[in-house]
Parts: sequence; C-alpha cells; structure tokens
Amino acid sequence: MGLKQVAEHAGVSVKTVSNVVRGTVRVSPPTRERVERSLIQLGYRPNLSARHLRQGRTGVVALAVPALDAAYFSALARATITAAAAHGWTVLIDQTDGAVEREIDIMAGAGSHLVDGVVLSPLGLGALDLEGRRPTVPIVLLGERVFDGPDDHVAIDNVGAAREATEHLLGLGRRRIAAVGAQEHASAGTARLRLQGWREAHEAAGVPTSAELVASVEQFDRRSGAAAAERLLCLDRAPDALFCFNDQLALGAMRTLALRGVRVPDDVAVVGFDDIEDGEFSVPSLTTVSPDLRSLAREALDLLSRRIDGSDTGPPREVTVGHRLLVRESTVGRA
Amino acid sequence: MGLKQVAEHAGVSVKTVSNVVRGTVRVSPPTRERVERSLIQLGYRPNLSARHLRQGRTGVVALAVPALDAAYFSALARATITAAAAHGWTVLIDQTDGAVEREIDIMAGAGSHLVDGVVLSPLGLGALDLEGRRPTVPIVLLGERVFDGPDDHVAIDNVGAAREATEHLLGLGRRRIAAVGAQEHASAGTARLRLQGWREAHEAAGVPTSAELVASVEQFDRRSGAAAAERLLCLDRAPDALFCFNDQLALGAMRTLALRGVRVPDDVAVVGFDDIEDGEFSVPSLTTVSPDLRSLAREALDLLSRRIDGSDTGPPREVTVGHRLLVRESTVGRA
DNA sequence: CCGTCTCGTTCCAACGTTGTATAGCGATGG
DNA sequence: CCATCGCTATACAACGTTGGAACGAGACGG
Repeated sequence: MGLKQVAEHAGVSVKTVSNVVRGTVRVSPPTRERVERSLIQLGYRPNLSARHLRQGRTGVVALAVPALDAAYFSALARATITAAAAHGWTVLIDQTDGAVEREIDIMAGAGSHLVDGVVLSPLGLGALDLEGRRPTVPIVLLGERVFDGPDDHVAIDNVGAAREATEHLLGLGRRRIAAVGAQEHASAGTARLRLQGWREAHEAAGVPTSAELVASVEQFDRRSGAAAAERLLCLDRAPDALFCFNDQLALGAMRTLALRGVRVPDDVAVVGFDDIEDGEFSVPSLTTVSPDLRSLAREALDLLSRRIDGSDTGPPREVTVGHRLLVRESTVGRA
Repeated sequence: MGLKQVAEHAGVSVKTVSNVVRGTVRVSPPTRERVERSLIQLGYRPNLSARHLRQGRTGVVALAVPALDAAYFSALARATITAAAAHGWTVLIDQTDGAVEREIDIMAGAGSHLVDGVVLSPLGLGALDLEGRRPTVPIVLLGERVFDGPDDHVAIDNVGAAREATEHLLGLGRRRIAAVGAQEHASAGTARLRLQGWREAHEAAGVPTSAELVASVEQFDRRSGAAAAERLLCLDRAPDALFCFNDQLALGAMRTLALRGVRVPDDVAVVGFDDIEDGEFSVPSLTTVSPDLRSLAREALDLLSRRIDGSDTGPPREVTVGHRLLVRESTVGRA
C-alpha cells in the first residue's frame, strides 16, 4: 500500500502517482482518473514518515505545558490545537509537571526531528537552565519572559492586568486587599509580575500595602488558595478583598470563605485571574482577568511559522496580546 | 548532523555509529568511546522520521477526545500521557468536538503511518459510521460500547455506577430523584446507560419513577445543568435529589439551586459523575462517582500495545475498570 | 602451520517519498 | 518534411536509518 503498489496497479510510474496525490503538477485527465481509481481501490494512505524524511519537516509542533488537567492549560491547549489547524499542523502535547528537568529535555530533545517547533509554557525555567542550549528547532515561550534568550515570546501584560484588577477593587472602596499567590522562589516570574501590578495600583491610589496581606502559596491550585484564605482570616485586621493570582486560588479561597460564613462580596470581594470556566458558574460567579487565549495561541504559532519557514530571521520578537477584566458577582454582587 | 557525518568524524562506518547509538549490538570499548565522543561533539540527534520509516512504527499513539477543555477529558488526557510513557510512547491529542465526521476522519485517516494506534473516546459515533472502515491501525474505544465493531473497548460499569449513586440517594430517604442528562439522540450511549442504572435502582427499591423527573440536556456542560435545574424547580412536586450524569451538569445545577435559595443537601441532594477537581472544592463539595482513570488509561494502552506488537490477534476484548462513589457534602452535608 | 570459529565491523539494500533531469510524443511552424 | 516547442510521464537519486549478509582479523585447537 505505497505509491509503488498503486503505480503497478495503474500501470504508471511511481512519480506520476505521487503527482496525482499531491496535485501540484499537471497530470492529464485520463491518467489522473486511472490513478485515482487505483488509489481508492487500494485504499492508499501516504506514509507521513517517508514524506517527512524527504522534506525535512514533520508538520507537527509540540506544546509543552506544566499540567494538562489545570483548566487554564487545557484551555490553552484547545486554543493551540485550533490555531495550529490553520497552519495545517498537528499538535503534540507534552507535560512538564513543572519540572525544570522536563522543560529542558523538551527544549533540547525536541530537536529529534519529531517536531518542527515548540511552544513552551515554562514554570520553573530560569535563565541558567538554557544558557548552553544548542538551538535545534524554533521555540516560542509563553508567559513571563524569564531570561534574555534567543526565543520569541508571547504574553499578556501581566503587570497591567493585575493593576486593573486591583484598581477595580480599590474603586469599590476596598482598602485591605490581600494578594494571594506570591511565591518564594525567584524564578516564579508570573507571580512576581502580578504582585508588582498589585503594588503599583496601591501606590497610584495612595493606599498603603502591608506585608501581612501578601499570601504566599506553594502551587497555583485550589488547595493552596483555601489554605491562604484560612491564614488571612486569622489576621487581626482581616482583608476586605482578595486579589488571587489565578482562578483556582480564588475558587479555593472562596470555598474557605463560604465555610467560615464570610459573605462574598459583602464582607470580602474576590478577583481571580485566567477566566477558567469554573469561575463563570461558581457561587458567586468570579470576577477575573480574561486573557485572549485565541490571540495568544495564534500569535505564538504565527511566530513559530515565520521562524520555521525562515521568513523571519531577525532578533527575538516580543508580542503582547490583549486581556479584559470580567466583572462578575464576586466583586459587585448579584445584578 | 546525521549518522553519516558522525561516522566520518569518528572514522568508522555509518552502521557502527548506529550500533553505538542504539546499544543493541556489542561494540568494542575503544570504538564505542571514539564514536561517543564524536556523537557529543557534533550534537547528534537521531532523525525519528527516518527511524520510523525504516521500522514501520512511529512510537506515537493518538488520543481523540471531544474537547480537551472539559475537565474529565483533560484528566483523561493526563492519565493517558502518563500511561503512554510507560510504553515509551508519545501521545498526540486530537479534538473531535463531538463531530461524528471528525471521529470518522481520525479512525480512517489515522492510518497515515503517523500513529501506531488510536485511543478514541467517541461521542456521537454510531454503528453505521464505522461499518465500512478498513482497519489500518489498532483502535481502542473508551466509554460505552456503541456497536459491535472489531475494536477493543475499555469502560467502567456505567449502569452499576449509576445504580450505586441512585441507591445512595434512596438510602438517604430521597424519593423524588431527578435524572439530569438524558439525551434525545439514540447514539448517546453513556446517557442511556446511566439512565438505565437510575431506573434499575428505583425498581430494585420499589420506588416509582416518573417521566417528568427525567431532564434532557443538549450537552454535558454547566449551562445545560443550570437550565435543567430551572425546569425541575418549576415542577408541581419539585425533586428532592438530582442525579446528574456528569459533574459539570451537577455544578451548573447547584449554581441554580443556590441562586434560587434551595439548600443543598437539606432541600435537594445532588450527585454527579466523573469526579472532576471542581467538585471537590465547590460549596457544598460534590458527591460523585469517581472512575479509575489511571486504570482506564493503562488498560487501554496495554490493549493497544498487544494489538500493535501482534501478541494479541484474538477477538475484540472488553475490559471493565473500577470506580467508587465519593460521598461528600452535596448529599450528606458538612461533617 | 593451517583450517575453523568468533567477534567486531563494513557493505548493501530497503523503507516510501519527492526534486531534478530527461525521455517520449504529438502538434506546430518554417 | 524536418526542426522545434510544449507538455506529460519516467528514471534516478537522495532524505537518514537499520537488518542482514559478507568480510577481515585475531584466537584457538588439531
């Protein structure tokens, strides 16, 4: 079931069958028809490995994310698969589990001609880890820029978005706004940027911040959010709002608040980040920053595309995509 | 950067380099060392396309799911990727969006030597759609068995699990238990099986069911669950429990109940299905059926493995994996 | 000292595809 | 009627890899 068999069956050369299959060259109608009949009759399927070997391209791009079962990343994966289809690409998904080691593996080992490019959403990756990388295939990084590498980079304006979210809370009269999601290790860039936005908003409004209102977490999940909320409720002066660095932290925190009998948003307003589906249907529904995932994925793949076909050989590109603040019940109550 | 370049650099034949790389044949220590030095020095990366062409295998399996951003399927994807790693396989994820057409495409077109096997979680697929399929690569179906095809099949005992969930509600004294998630189109096998379990539990307990308690939905998402709950609350005799055919329906329904001031579980108890993370942290947390996803993925890939390497050429296998009922607050209240 | 055996290495072919160069052939124009 | 042109179809090589056959050199026993 290769071109050869079809060629024999149709009584033409292998190349002619190839020409019919790909349709790039003119083939006379009678020949074409004869070949097409054989093609169907024998149920021909092109061997992509052979094609890839010949052309040096695989038509596959890798998407590496920390964990596929985190809602944000599965939404990102969906957007990426959709955007990839526009380029005729197939997406191969890798899970790094946030392990720096895996992330390095992917960046290094991806050069095995299995994929034409990589979209990497790094979690723990620091500048040092990529110092000596031998460039194999083009890579696009998502999220905060961790270092000055040779790779393109796409993200939303994290600082600006965090500032907007905080300003929204300040605008509602909240004055003790906790920041939930700070992280100890220096490499956690996203947390750092969102914390910075929170600070900037306070400074711009002339509202003082206090260290006790910064809640650190191990991970960006519900459990950590719930635990952080527990700690914040124990403060002498409890916060009147929580700005959580992602929706899962926020949802976990809201569960704690509900269990403790704290009303949202009356007693404590809550804002999240990422706009995952759960937040739309929680009680109360969650105010959040909604990144434009479709654009994010599209831009990432466009950059990759231009690197792969060589139409862009310039310096690393930096692309910022849009976001908007979705105001829901967790800050303004029921309509 | 192929074996050839390395061979020249090390002063040996191409095959010897290949032997060193794969380590299957004995190579004398001095030769091996010399080759390995060249390997590292030149930064050799095997060309997987060529390898695959030669061996007729790609080491890639496809996982086709309706939507990656549905929590159940992203959890399934994670489990599959993990299980695949045990076989040394890479997973390529396809989204069908529930389109029968896409599902057929995948089953047919997957034969393009891009993947060695397919794990398919069908949604709309009916018997007719696969009638004339020409088998190319082995396929394992997940979920309900839609037809008597030539493919292996892995699932939990849907009827039994649904019965257990319903029995749990009956055991709590509930007598008007709505079934949320019935579907009109005949091909929706999962919904049919869970509905059957709900019926069987009622029959076994001698509790009558009524048609008005069966709520049909368009999709298995929160929105549909919320809408179904609205309708059920309007009945003359409102239900005192909801058995929802998945967690997303349940969470959507719980939101409606909360908005309407209906207390869960005091007024209405709620049970879901799938055990997605959101249900663990909702308020109240959701009682649900937890399928053993790890086993599901492992069994599916084991079956696939045996079909691919030809060690199993027998008739289609049928594997049932475990599940358990997780009792949480939405049925028994806070501890 | 020669034949045989073993072990490491090389040579050759093939996997299925496609780009390039070329051959075939009818039609057209001088 | 021959030279030329335009177009289709063919032949060949190459992409990088690996299985198998063949080969050569040293070890060993007779």
